[in-house]
Amino acid sequence: MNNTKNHTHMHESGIEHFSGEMPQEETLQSLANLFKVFGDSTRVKILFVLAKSDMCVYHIAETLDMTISAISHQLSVLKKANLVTSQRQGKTIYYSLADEHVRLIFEQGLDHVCE
Amino acid sequence: MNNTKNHTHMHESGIEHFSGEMPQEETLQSLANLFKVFGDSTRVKILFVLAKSDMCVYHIAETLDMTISAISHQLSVLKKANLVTSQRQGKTIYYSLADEHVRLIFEQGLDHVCE
DNA sequence: AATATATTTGAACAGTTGTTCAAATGTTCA
DNA sequence: TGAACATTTGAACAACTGTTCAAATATATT
Repeated sequence: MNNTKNHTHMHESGIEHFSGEMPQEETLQSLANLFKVFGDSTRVKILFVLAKSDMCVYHIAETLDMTISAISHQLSVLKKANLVTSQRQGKTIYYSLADEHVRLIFEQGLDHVCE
Repeated sequence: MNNTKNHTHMHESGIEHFSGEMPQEETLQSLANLFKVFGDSTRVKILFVLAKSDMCVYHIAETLDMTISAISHQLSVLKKANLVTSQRQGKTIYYSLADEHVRLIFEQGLDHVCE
C-alpha cells in the first residue's frame, strides 16, 4: 500500500506551527465528515436561510426554488450531522440551526472565501 | 423544477438570527467548494501534518502511510483551493499551509466534533 | 549524456453523492 | 372514517470523487 521505500530524503524542518497535538485518526475522520456536510451548496443555502429564521420544508424549498423532496433529503443529512434540529407543530415541522458552531464555522469560511 | 404550488402554509417566524445578509449565490457556491476540500480525511490529515511542519510529498506519504501519487493528487486539490503553497528546493518540493484561515477553520470544526 | 531521485500527470475503476419520481407515513379537520 | 395537507422514504440514475497504476516530467549528480 506504500511505495515510499528506498528514499534518500534527509529533511527535518523543525518548524512548529499548530497549537495542539495531532488528533486521533477517528477524530480526523469525524472532522472530515463534518466538513463534507458543509461541502454542498444546497445544504449551505439551507443553513443560511435557517440562520435567518426557523422554517418548514415547504418554505425552504420555495425559497431555494427546489423540490420538497430534495430539501427533505438534505435536511435529514443535516439532522444526522447534528447541525439542525426539528420541532413538529401540528402538521408542520419547523427546522432550526442546532447551535452557534454553525455560524462560527460559516464566518471562518466566508472570511477565507471573501478575502 | 418546483413542486411547491398550492400550499396553505401561513407561517412567518420573524426570528432573526444571522449577523449579515444572505450572500450571493456565487459566494455560497465558493463557500461550499471550500468546505468540500476539507471534507476528505486524507486532505484533513495532510493539512494537519503541514500545520506541524513543512513537508515534501514523500514524507507526507510516509507519515500517512499512503502512496506518493495519492498524496500528490490531493496536494494539487489543496493547492488549487489556495490552502497550501509549494516551494521547490533542489529536487524536492516543500509544501506549507497557505495562511492562518486553515487553522481557524480547523479549530471551529474540532470544537464541534469534540463537544 | 546517462542515471538516479522527486514529483506530477492522465486514464481507469469502484465507490459515493444529489436529485428525481412515485409511493408511504403522519397529522388535522370535517 | 375519509379527505386534504405536510413531510419522509427508497429505488434509480447520472455525475462526481479518491485511489491505483503506468508513464511522463523535472532536477541534480556523475
